Amino acid sequence: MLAKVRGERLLASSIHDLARHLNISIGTVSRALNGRADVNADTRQRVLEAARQLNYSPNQSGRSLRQGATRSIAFMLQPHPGDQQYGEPFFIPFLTGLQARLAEHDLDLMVVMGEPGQYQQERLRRVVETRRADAVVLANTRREDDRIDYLSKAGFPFATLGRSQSGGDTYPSLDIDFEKAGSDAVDRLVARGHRRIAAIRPSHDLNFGYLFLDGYRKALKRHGIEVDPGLIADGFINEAGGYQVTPRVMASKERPTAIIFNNDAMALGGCKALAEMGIRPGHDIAVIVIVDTPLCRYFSPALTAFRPSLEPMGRRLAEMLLASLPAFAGPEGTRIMREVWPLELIARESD
Amino acid sequence: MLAKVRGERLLASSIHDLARHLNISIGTVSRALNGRADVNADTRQRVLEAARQLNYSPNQSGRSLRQGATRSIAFMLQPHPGDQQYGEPFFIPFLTGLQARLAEHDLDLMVVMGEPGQYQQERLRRVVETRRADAVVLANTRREDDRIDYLSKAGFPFATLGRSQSGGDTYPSLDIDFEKAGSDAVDRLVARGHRRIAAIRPSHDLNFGYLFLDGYRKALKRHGIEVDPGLIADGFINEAGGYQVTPRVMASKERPTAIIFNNDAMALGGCKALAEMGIRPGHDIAVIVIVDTPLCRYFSPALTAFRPSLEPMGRRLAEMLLASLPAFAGPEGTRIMREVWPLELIARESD
DNA sequence: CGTTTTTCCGTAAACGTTTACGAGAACACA
DNA sequence: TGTGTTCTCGTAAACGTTTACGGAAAAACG
Repeated sequence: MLAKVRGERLLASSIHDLARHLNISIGTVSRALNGRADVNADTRQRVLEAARQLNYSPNQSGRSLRQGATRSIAFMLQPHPGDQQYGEPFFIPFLTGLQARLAEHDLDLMVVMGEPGQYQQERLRRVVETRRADAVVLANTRREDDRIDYLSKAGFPFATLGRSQSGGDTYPSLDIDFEKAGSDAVDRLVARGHRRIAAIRPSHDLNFGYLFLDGYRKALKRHGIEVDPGLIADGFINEAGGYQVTPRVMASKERPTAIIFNNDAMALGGCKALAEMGIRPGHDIAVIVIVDTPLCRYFSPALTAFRPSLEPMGRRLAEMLLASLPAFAGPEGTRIMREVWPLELIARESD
Repeated sequence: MLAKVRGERLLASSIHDLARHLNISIGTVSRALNGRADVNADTRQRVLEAARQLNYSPNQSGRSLRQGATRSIAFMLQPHPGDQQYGEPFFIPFLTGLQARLAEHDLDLMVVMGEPGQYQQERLRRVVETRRADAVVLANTRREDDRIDYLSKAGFPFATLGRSQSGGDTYPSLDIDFEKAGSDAVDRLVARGHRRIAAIRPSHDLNFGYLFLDGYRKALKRHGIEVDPGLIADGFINEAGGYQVTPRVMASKERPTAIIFNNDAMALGGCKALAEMGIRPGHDIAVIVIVDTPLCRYFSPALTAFRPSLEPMGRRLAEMLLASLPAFAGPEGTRIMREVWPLELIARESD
């Protein structure tokens, strides 16, 4: 249907039009446009000139078919159960960085979200099997992630935001250092005199929850503080989850004087619960949030939090993915399979 | 490079493999898979069965080339000057709805963002001319939008989130009723006894700013209140903009007792400025925000705001776009070119 | 001037589909 | 039995590229 309009010259013309117009074969035109060496400097000029005049750009479907590459990357956003918002404020900056770097290589970004709460194997398979993308970027990585297993077995290139236990070190991944954040948070609180420190993290198989807890535990031990299971709780990764689970740790026989939340939405819910108990963060209890979002800043009291550099992370993961693709790989040795990025402490009023 | 692995049977096979395996021509296989009538029921069964076994799905590039349609829609996000965040909390829910409805039709979503502050004509042209998408959804519509002009002239299908003065009623568009929101906000404030009401909106050519101001003005006139230009101000559409411009309206000879902000980030900046002047929203001044985001809810005091139904809007715009595409059009008469959606008032503490 | 090399270009196949066309077989009908 | 219909399928072209191959012309070389 689109071809019909072709004659109007506003729409792109095909390489045949160009060749006809120049009295030249399409092969030569193609070689000229693609910078091949075996074409006369003169004719190359004429071709480029004509391409500009006729407003020609190569049809991507034709290219994809011939080259076996679509020049597009799929970004898969799999909502955690309970999270209706895809980690809303988290992903836009990351996506911005990712797509910016991809765009520099003329790669397009396809975004695949799932129905909340539903796993995306089907959508993923479709992308892979119909060859809609050349590679996949996985977000919301789980501890055991069947998407990773599938892609590994299929030999389909991919990279992940967040580590997983699946698949080993065979694919590029970029992660936030939740372990260090958990540890740093404990250090900070201990330095301020706290010894009863609670930890609240998302339930389900989210890998970062485990990393966080590792750091938390190790730091406590380092400070000679015994880990009290009553001070550790899991909940749904949303406001309701935090609201529901916070009273549980507060009900511990010896009340905690500080809480570390491993998710911003859970922290907000937790603070609501605290407020209802008449406990004021920043006064009666110290609160630290592990991943900062704009909400933490504007909440009252403003929440002390650890912040990742999301946009640079997006750029970086794009680079790592590209470096792992044969078609883009630079010098062989430069392939980096794993990076763990630190978080920056943003001290505010809640601790 | 991908083809190399084909033999391993984990990767998709081609229609030729299927035909060979069944001792049948590829034409028949294709017709069987596509539900054409002229194929024996038996053979269709065998084909479908084999397709399942061999894990066959059609290569999208091949399809696109043959059919002249890519089955993907591009979503263009053009940041407003001054907005580094692409209206961050605004777009994820919209995108969620959009992509959900598109996915139901097996359409993929390609997201194209621009460098902040840079217009995207180039990126848009590339998508259109290389035929990477079958249609485009435009966001961040401007009052005069050259993207709309371009797409109209090129005869390329598109739809917009937000109205524009460009292009007339020739394309599907879905808009938030900023005019009514501006008017409703004034009504509410007047009913609560206010008569000196300020309006702060983004500068630049953003259409919704004009609509909002129209509603604001009309409502004032309806209540017999003279419009005071000193109470209207434009600023950059970010926190700094609100911070910078709010003192200006507060410096008016007769101080306003209420402010309507046409953007959440500007409202937050404005509240900061107010706080520094010792003026408390909800006590000393009434504040209403025109587009609600999660930030408004958690801010202290919680900001009264008008909220759009972003996810349903995304779904709806997808429907409208599809209905306008020949390949998807239902009955001719059902093409809806323009819809304006109301906002819901979320009364909180700031007014 | 003859031979070899280089430069440049045209030809045609290939990527994986869909689909217009036509033909053989089976069937119906007179 | 002859004719017309209906089912079913194979053939081949087409979508727009890129690229392997070979060959003609030009240049280089002896």
